[in-house]
Formats: sequence, C-alpha cells, structure tokens
Amino acid sequence: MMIEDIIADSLKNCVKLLYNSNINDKLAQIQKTRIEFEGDYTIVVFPLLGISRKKPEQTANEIGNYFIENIEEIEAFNVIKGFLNLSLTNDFWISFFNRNSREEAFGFQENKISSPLVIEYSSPNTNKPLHLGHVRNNLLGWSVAEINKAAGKNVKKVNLVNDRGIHICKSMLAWQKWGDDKTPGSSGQKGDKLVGDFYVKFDVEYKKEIAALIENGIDKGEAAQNAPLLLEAKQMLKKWEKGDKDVHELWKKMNAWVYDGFDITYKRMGIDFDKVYYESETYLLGKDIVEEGLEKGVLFKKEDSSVWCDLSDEGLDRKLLLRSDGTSVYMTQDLGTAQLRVDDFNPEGLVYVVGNEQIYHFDVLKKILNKLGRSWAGNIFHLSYGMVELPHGKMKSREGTVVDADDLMDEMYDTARKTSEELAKFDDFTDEESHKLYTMLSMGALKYFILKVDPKKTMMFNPEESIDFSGNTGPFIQYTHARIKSVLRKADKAGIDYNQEFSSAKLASKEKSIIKLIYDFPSVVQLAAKSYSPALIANFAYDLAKEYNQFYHELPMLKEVDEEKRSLRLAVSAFTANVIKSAFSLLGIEVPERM
RNA sequence: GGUCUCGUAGCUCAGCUGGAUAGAGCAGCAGCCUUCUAAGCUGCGGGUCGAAGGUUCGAGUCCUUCCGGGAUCACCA
Repeated sequence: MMIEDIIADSLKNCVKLLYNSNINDKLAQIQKTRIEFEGDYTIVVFPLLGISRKKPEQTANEIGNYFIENIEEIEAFNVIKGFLNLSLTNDFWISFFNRNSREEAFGFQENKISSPLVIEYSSPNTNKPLHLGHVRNNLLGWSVAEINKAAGKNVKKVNLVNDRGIHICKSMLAWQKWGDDKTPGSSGQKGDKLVGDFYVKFDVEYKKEIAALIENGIDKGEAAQNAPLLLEAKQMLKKWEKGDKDVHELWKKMNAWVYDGFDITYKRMGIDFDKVYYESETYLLGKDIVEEGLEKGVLFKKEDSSVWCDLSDEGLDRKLLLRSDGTSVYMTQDLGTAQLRVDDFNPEGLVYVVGNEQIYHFDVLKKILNKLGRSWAGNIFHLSYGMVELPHGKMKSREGTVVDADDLMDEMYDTARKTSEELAKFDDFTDEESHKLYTMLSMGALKYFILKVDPKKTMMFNPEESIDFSGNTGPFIQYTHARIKSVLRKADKAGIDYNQEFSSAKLASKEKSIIKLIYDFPSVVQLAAKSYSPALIANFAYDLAKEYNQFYHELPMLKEVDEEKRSLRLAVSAFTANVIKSAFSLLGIEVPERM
C-alpha cells in the first residue's frame, strides 16, 4: 500500500474521530508537498472546513496532532494557511530503500495470467515507405504495449497489414507500365521505396490525364472518375478479387519487396509483433456479420441492395456497410477483424493505435458492434494520437513533403556520431562499439523526442533543426546512466561495498529527493499503462536524471570519508541507474555503460 | 454548417481527478573542469496560461460565448 493511501485512510479515520463524520475520497485530498515548503505530503484542509466548523489553521493543527500520535510514519507537521504539511520519518524512506534498491525489476508487476489486452499498431499500407507519422505510431504502439506488460497485463501486439486494394493496384499498374522490370536487386533500392516511387508515378500520370480531360471540356469530377489509368487500376482490382493468376503473381512479388523493406525499418526501430494479420485474408470477414445484422433487423437494405446501419438514434448518420455491388468497405472489414481478434484471443480489451483522423470511424465501429449485440464493443479503445506536423503543414506522401523514416534514422545516426566524436571521453572504443553507441544514442534521441509528448497532442517536427542531444533529451538521460556506471565501476575497483542494508543513515536532502522520486515509479508505470501514455514514463525519467545530476554535483561519493555515507550514495546511484534503465526499456531505448 | 479537438515564455513541451508565488528544455547572457564522465551543474532575463463572462473559499484545469488553428462528417482507406 502506498503511503498516500495510508495517509488518506488515516485522514478518514481522523475526521470520523474528531468531527464524527464520514468523508469520501473527494474530500480527502493528499498531494506531494511543494519543494518550497517543509514536508513530504500535504493534506488540503479547505474541503474539511464545513465538517470541522473551525478555522483552517485550527483544523489542520488538530488533524496534524492526530497524525503525530497515531501514524508511526509521520514524525512532524507544519501548517500554512489551509495546508497541512506532513513529514515522514527518515526511517520510512530508509526502509523503503533497503527493501527495493536491489530489486532488478522494481516498479514492474509480475505478469498475471489473464485474458490478453490486444494492441493493434503500425498497420501500414504496402504501397509506400514509412514516414515520420508511422514512426510515431510504431513507437507509441510498441511502448504502450511494453508499459502495459510492466503493469502486469498479458499483452498481444498485432499488426494488420493493408496489403490489397485500389491503392496497391495503382503502384502495381505503374510498375507494369513504366517499371522496365526494375527490381530492388537491379536498382539497389529498398523494396518499399521502389514501390512507393511507382505509387507516386501513378499519381503524376493520373493527374496529367485528368488535366487533359478537363482541357477537352470534361467536368472536373467526371474527369477524376473516368481517367483511363484509374479505370485500368479498378479493372486490375477486379481481376485481383477474382484471383487472376498474373495479377496475383505481380501482387505477391511487389508486396514481398515491400516486406523486405519494412523488415529493415522495423528492426531498426526495434518494433515487433506477436501476430500479423493481412487484409487480403480478412477483407471478406465482415460480410457474415452484415448478414447476421440483416437477419436481426439491425441493418437494412436499400432498393439498390446496398446495406446500411442507421445510427440516427445515436446522433449520427447512416453508415454504409456493403456497396450496391455487394463489395465491402473499410468499416465492414473492421467489423470482421474485430470479431476475428475476439475469436483468436478472447481478450479483455482491444486497443487500436490509429491517428485521430479516424475518431469518427472508431466511434461508429463501436456503435455498430453494440447494435449487433457484441458485449465486448465496450472494451474497444481507440488510442487516437495526434499528427506530426512540419513547419509548413502536414505531411503528404504524394506531394513529397514527408520525412522518410529511414532517412531520419540515418540523419540521427550521423548527428550522434558527430556529437560523440566531439564529446568523447574514451578513445578505446572499437568500430563495432562505436557503431553500437551511435545507434543507441541516435535512436534514444529520436524515440525520446517523439514519446515525451502527450500522445493525444499534435506535435511539431522541424527537419531544419536536428533533434537535440542535450537538455530534456534521450541522450542526456543515457548520459546520466553512463555517468553512474562509471562511478560504480571505480567503486568496485576500489573494493567499496555498497550492497548492504542501511540502518541509521540520516538522509541528506538530495538523497531523499531521489528516493522520493523513485518511490513513485511503480505508480507512474500503472498510471502510464492506464492512460496509455509513454510520455509519463519519459517525464519521470527526465525528472529523475535531472535530480540525480544535482545530487552528483552536490555530494561526493568516492571522495567521501564517512564510509556509510559513501556506500549509501553509491547505492542510491545504483538504484537510480537501474530505474532509469527500466524506464527507458519501456520506451524501447537502451542505455550505455560508457559514452 | 454539425460534431470533436487544441491554444501555457521567442521556439518545443510539462502542469494527476480544481489547491500554495505557473514549470522544464532550447535559444540569449554570466559563472563552474589540477576534484567521481562539462552530452553536466549554478545564476539572470523572459508569461494579462487565446479573449470575455460564470461556478467556487480557491480556476491554466470545470461551464457558456467569442476569436484563432486542426481533424472529421464518402458506395476512400
């Protein structure tokens, strides 16, 4: 039980005893004492004045006295206006420290055997390479999954690859027409890049056709619908759906190129999945559900035999589920894949990491599933993250304004190398060690940069300015870890033992503030899991690293003559390093021993 | 137009369910390496929390209106 809960419970007992009244959580307000005041935790007494019927100071004093007399963890208090600041005993912090500082997995909860939380993320299209927007999705999804594992959940990461459809046919058609049998092998180009280029090529030629049609006096909308290239692509899609051998062969070949390319990028980002679904295998699934909905009378059919769901009673419009030609739309497929996931995993929840432009889509998805009587519809959670914007607006694949994922990682690597060469503290690194370090730092900088901002918020990325390596950054925190490890190596070498219990040690202010921060780590993990926010973990790691660096400058370790103080400070350092490492592991960031 | 979102320092971002004089980093200026890694530490300057009302003992946080940005409302995905 966390100390905040103990204080809250005690407060309830106290109010019952002193003022003969029961209070709820809303009135029992406990918060951390602000640094400028003496104390560890603060009870806000304003809400209790109506019950005590006394002045704030008097009420706070009465409660403070109760705590001193009855709660052994509390050793002192002071009152400022309506705030009752409680000081915990030195012993409380020391014994917490003794119990946990050598726990490798401190803050992580053992995996429970429970039905899984299925998290879908990434879900790329196989017609273009990954860009910065996808990077945010992938890092977020992966991290949210890891955080939930650490919080004790049984997590399954899944990917639904969008490997078929009109957009795929467009790049296939362009390759057929203008590809000259180019392959990744012959061109030396990464497969996803090659295919992406043909997708762009299609768009260029298609636009030319539209322009020509308009020139000939054809209406704009009609031109877009009837351009020969588009008709040809549609034709190809029909062939694909009929199982045409040639089209399928081409489709398989080009998708294989893309997967080879994606694998490289995924691997570099450190992303993985427990299960990969392919839309080509699932896109027909929703039709059964639609059929079921028609039978139940939840859905209806129009004269042209298209099928709809009426959501007007939910304040929404009608939603199409089957086209008049009987083919399914995106929504239909998602109904099917949701059901498939439920059948596959019997999950306690389904999480979709998908951009906020699809809020409406998921809203509708849940409502339709609800109408269809799927009780698990309420367990669907759409983690809708914000877009990544560039100074000149949002990224558009077809307009070439995207920040390519591979290029970005290359640039980060370059910056890491230059920065490291400039600031290097060692000259004995082998090429391999250097490469490993640059990789670690560049990915640390990138991942931290993206994950530290609240997932829900739109974020800004300026390609002109490289991502920082100092200040509130990944490398700063990695540096803190390496710095601690350096001191610990020296301590080990000098034969200093800091792996022990501490009994009487009176904590210095900076030692205590670090221990207090670390004390919160388990709750931060829980909260980050519940709110699906890696940003909370990133912020925590930064606060800890910052606090540690102040400690480092203020208090000597190896030079300290008092042996117990020396050992305690080394032990605090070791604990800090371990927690930084754990926190960063949840963000997918590795920490170096030396840098 | 309907719905949903966001607006905090020059820039990028924190600010848990309303609580004490609104915090970091970057950028700028000034200090600190014969001392455990200076990717660090210390200090200075910088804010009518988009605007106006309201609820409350108390509002960056909740409500209303307005201004500004974004998303969405397809027989696209």
